[in-house]
Amino acid sequence: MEQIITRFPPSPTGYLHVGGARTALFNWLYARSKNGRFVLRIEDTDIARSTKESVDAIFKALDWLGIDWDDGPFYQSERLDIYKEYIQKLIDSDNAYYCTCSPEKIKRVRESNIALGQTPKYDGTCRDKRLKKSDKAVVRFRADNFGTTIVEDIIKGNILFQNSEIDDFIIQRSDGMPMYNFAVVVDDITMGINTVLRGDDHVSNTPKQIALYRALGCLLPVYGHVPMVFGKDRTRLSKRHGAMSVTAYKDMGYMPEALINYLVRLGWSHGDDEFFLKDDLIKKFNIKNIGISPSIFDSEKLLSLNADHIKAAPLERTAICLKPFLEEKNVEITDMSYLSAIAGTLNKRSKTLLEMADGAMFYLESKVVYDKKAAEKFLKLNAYDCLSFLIDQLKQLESFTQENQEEAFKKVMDMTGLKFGKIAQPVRVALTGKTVSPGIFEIIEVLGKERVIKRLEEALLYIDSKR
RNA sequence: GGUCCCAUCGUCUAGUGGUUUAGGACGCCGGCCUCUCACGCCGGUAACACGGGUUCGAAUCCCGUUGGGAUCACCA
Repeated sequence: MEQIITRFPPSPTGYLHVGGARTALFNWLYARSKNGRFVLRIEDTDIARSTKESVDAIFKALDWLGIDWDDGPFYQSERLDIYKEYIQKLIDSDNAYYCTCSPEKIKRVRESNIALGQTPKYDGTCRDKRLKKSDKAVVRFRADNFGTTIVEDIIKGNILFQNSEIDDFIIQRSDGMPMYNFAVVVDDITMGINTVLRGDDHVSNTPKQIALYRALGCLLPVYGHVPMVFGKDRTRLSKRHGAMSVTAYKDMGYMPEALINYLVRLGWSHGDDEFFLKDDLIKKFNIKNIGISPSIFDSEKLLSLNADHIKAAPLERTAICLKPFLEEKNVEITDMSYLSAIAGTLNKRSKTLLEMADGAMFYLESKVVYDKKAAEKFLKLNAYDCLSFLIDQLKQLESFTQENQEEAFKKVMDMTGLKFGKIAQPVRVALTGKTVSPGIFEIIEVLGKERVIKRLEEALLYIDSKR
């Protein structure tokens, strides 16, 4: 069996959005699972709309997702000579011809076709004129009018098209740039692509591309069209559906693992399994389990998956992902093992890294800032004795293990006659400034003796100041 | 409008003719756990679009209807 070669060919006219990312992921996964190759190609023949920023954004998104490529990136704009050569082949073999019809005329014909309820088609004015190359001439493919073309799709099954539906489409613009359907075919041929996994919106292009392969005498790739991803209103994904670019999710505090997991499950399944890491996916991914019906992007589920991945990730990993979010808040991180420990207390209660960063602030601040209501409610005179007893007890402790702390608190409970809950809240506020936080014992252990004693003493000072 | 595609809980999906009172997950609603908030655990809610066939038997196969979507550029 020949090596599987897949590709991802984004056009750099905007950011990489989640739908495109899923297509890239499927191709990448398939190549990886089959020990094949994955090619990245930038389709920038539309000079007016392609930008360098978009190219960079796509690289950045792919890099964040951990989708790497074996060949490329190839830029279509740098392959113009190759397209020219293939155009010439097609013209020489009489499979293509020059056409000088004006865009206005073409448009009129198209409109009248639609008005008559027909498929809009080029009327063939120049088809047999044997025109020579000229400045304003485009090159059209001479398409068969009769017969049928079957697209053998490994996901959707066979799809039959009447060739009469296909017109003499343009393969080269008057400015010499190749058109999409043609460039794709030439690239896929010359890059050895044998497996084309792409969005459902490309099925109608496929018969045209097949015709090109035939005219060029080349072997067809295997096609697989993956169902679309829609927004909540069942229309094409766009900005009005909320965040759609991959990097937006990065910025909102999502783990790439979570997006990958979510995206792969949109249209692909493995029994009842829900949680996947990349290595599992490479082992388990297959085309036969890609569904055929479109799906809707559900950010709620992505969120919950993100929470799952935050819980499951090794603490060192979480710390690395978390760091930039803290830096964004002007907190400099020097001690990664401290950050890992912090993450360990927060990973069960954070749905995003952004949330986790918020929750982590109290660990990193040199001075606790009290939430007004929290301080008013819990840092009152009646908490004074209890906090100072606790300081005494904690000072005697060698290490802050769970058991040690429990004993210390028990003594404070005995001395004050208070229940644990009554002690915990003031301590929590003293240590974190808030009424909501990870468990008291966890916090104390992670903060360490020095910080804990200092913060408790500061709380005493605060209470004093309110006398 | 032509062509093509799709149709299981609100959403993602399992299911490939009988093992199904249709399973899991998210969400939602209860409860338990508990030092706060979470996590976790337990329970509940909710679907085979409709109509015809085929078959002893259909969510599963066929046809039609309805609904949704994609596509028809000198965009990709």
